[in-house]
Amino acid sequence: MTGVERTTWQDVRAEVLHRITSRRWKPDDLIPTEVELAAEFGCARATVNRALRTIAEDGLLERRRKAGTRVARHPVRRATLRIPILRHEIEDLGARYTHRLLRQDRRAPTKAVRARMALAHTADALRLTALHMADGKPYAFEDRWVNVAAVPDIATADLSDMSANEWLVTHAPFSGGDISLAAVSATRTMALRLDVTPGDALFTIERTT
Amino acid sequence: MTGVERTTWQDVRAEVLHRITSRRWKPDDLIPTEVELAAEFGCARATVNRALRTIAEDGLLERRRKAGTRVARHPVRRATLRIPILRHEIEDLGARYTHRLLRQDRRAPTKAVRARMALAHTADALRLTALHMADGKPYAFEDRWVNVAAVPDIATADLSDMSANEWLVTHAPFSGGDISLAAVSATRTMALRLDVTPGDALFTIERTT
DNA sequence: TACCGCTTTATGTCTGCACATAATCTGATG
DNA sequence: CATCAGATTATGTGCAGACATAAAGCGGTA
Repeated sequence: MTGVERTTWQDVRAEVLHRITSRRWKPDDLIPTEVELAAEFGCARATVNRALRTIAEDGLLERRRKAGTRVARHPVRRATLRIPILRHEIEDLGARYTHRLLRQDRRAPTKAVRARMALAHTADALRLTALHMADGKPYAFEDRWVNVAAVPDIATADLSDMSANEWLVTHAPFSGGDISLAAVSATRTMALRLDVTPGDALFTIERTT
Repeated sequence: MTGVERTTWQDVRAEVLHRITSRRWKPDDLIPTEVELAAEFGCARATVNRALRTIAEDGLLERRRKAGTRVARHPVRRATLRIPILRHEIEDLGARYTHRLLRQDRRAPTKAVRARMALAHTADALRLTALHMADGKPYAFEDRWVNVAAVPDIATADLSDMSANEWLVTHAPFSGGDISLAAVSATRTMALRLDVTPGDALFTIERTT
């Protein structure tokens, strides 16, 4: 029983992180090979591999076959942003969520939208605009173009009850995307919709999925 | 020669993703066990394990020992945000990067800052403000508090040449952090510093590291 | 019924091995 | 000197087996 306390990949990970942050291994340094580290830590190479792999995924190490593993020169800080469903975000605030569908029609998208969605210029898309409210007060305004070809079912879905976002999240295929954040001044129409003063700063999220 | 085309964990991952997005496995459904899937795909359990683990890391599956693996009910969309060093961001735009240190002194931080940094109220901190410019035009304004106790070396570093951010990224230990994004209206002083009109929308990033 | 402890089971991880793959390095050749 | 083919090597991944661990579920007891 007991136990010889084996070395876990988390142990290795911790030790390696320590050596990086303590600058025992400096940026751009080549670190020992997996085999060497495995010998040093007294564990299997697979264990070292997993440790190094997770660290590399975090961006602190750069690995290349044959070349070896080196400490990243410019540790790109990565942050994981969780994009909640608006309903949950609002309910988490303790507010009551409602949403109102302002518009739902099919039309040819603008050129900018077509470019982002990589659509043929003949294709049309479903355009939705909606207002999400917390306790009856406008919280967010949504302006969405949906590529009907990619998600045929949405044409027949009833979006007055469930928001388009939620519908898509639960019904649609999933793929990578692209996101950009920005701050803009409220235009007059936006101000009206969101019930704020024109010129107030708004936080916008632009996504392509 | 040939080869018997083995099943890779990426194959398994792709197939599982397909079953999720095609709704063959619906949200909240319990999916087969690793052993069963391994048998079905004709590969080792470890292979299935890795596939499912990566999918779970992406938030599409939820796994619990003994309980099994199920399709996430609310697939939280996660986005990885890369926070570049400002200098690189600016140079990537093809502009020339310069920065100007506006202020550098040690003083007791405000209460709000102390709270975020979990500092004793006796501790003092290094306060830096700087302006980052692209082609001579103000691009970003930085207001930074550094916990000197955590990074003693910074007190003697020359920050007029290298920005504090860059110095920290290359010299300091690394740890988890916290980030929040927001849009605000430019105040008069900020507008002056960044050379914009007061009231213009600004994008702010607040971080604790 | 309520509670507690044991069994069962699905996932988590380590090991040791093998082979695949990418990329560097070497040396031969023109 | 330039170039290219082949040897070398570090990482990437697959496999089978074993044990660890969390937690659900079962059964017995009060």
